[in-house]
Amino acid sequence: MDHLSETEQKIYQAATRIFIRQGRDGARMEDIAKDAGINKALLHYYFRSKEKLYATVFEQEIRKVVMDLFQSINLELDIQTFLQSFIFTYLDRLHQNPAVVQFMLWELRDPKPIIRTIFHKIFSGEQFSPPQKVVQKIQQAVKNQELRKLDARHLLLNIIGMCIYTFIAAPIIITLFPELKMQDRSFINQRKNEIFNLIWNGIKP
Amino acid sequence: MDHLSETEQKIYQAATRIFIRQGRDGARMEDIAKDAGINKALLHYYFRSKEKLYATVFEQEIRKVVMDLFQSINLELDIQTFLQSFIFTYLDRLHQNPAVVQFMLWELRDPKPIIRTIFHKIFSGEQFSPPQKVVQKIQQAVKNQELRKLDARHLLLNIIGMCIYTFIAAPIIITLFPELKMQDRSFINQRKNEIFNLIWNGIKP
DNA sequence: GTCTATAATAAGATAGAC
DNA sequence: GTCTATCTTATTATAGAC
Repeated sequence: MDHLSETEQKIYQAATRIFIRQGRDGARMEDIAKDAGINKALLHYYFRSKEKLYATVFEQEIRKVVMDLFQSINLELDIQTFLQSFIFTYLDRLHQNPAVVQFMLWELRDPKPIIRTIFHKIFSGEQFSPPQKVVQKIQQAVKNQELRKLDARHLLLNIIGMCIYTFIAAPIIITLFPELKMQDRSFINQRKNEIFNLIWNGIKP
Repeated sequence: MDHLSETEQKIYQAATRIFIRQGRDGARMEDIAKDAGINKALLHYYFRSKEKLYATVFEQEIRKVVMDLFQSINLELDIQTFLQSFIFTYLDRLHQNPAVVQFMLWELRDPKPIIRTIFHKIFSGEQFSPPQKVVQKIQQAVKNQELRKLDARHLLLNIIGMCIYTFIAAPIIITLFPELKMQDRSFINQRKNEIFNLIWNGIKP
């Protein structure tokens, strides 16, 4: 988004904050304008309508999360180190911006699968998408008998599930186990180790 | 909700459907009325305001999901059978109504932690809540050396995370792995086995 | 480009007849 | 209890001055 003017950027950033906090329907153009330090008229001047503004933000945020996550993986590592680093990186990234995840998952309900188009855009140009490469790497490790027999796709789902759930269920976790101090850095570190240990014990041959 | 009149029930059910599909802000009283086969005025006659209607639905749905899940667990089983049955039941329940989960998780963002009050209401009357009992059972199994050393609370989070993620990330899964036919009963069965195997291998001593 | 003022619409809520 | 018609308010969107 470097090609945008300063005002456009301010609007864009404000819109991102508000949409993520309030959701597509809960967000108000007024609030976005105020947050950006301008007025409603200017919003429409730059982004025609709420819908257009939303679409821009949505696509961009998904792109950021996905790129950010899958670009920081290193397929050259041995499988154990690879999985550990994948889990640790994932948790760190999510920890930096937990609200985005909830937002993304909620908006995924939309019957129109915009997400599919966006994913295609993001991953086009390469024969295999980053997630597919991860799956292939796991499959290879199974073939080499570095891991027990398992379905690599389900393993990937399981890992992502455990990492993401850490953040989306925060209010429940706090209620059920108040002694787990979620905002703490140490909670994330506990989580990293518990997840990795479970995974590794669960899949080593 | 048996004490409600027929019309109240129709309204309540319609509201549940619409709120779950559209979210708190996205839902329209008009739509709820139409879905219930009545008009807006009658909505307000029975439930004063949108906010009141929403609160009723929200509390009730959370209660249903939570009760339904934790009432079907049997703490007498040996730990392996117990965990298997917990995972299988959880996946089955979620499979029957995946939209509720997304709805619940999204609404949890709300800064006012209504959820805490509701959980307290649901679990009051017993010294330990069902989730706490599950944690205690796992801890006991660790003490008996039926399981390796681990943090029981994190294990519970991990299990729930893997189960729930199956449904909230459906659109992503479909996009990334179209060959996994999610609507299929067989996908759920695969998922049951992959999750249980991962867990059991990951925690046995 | 940016603002103020205002139009246009959409949505929640109520009055009053039946 | 239930409806139609209407009011009120909130929110998106635009016109027009600077």
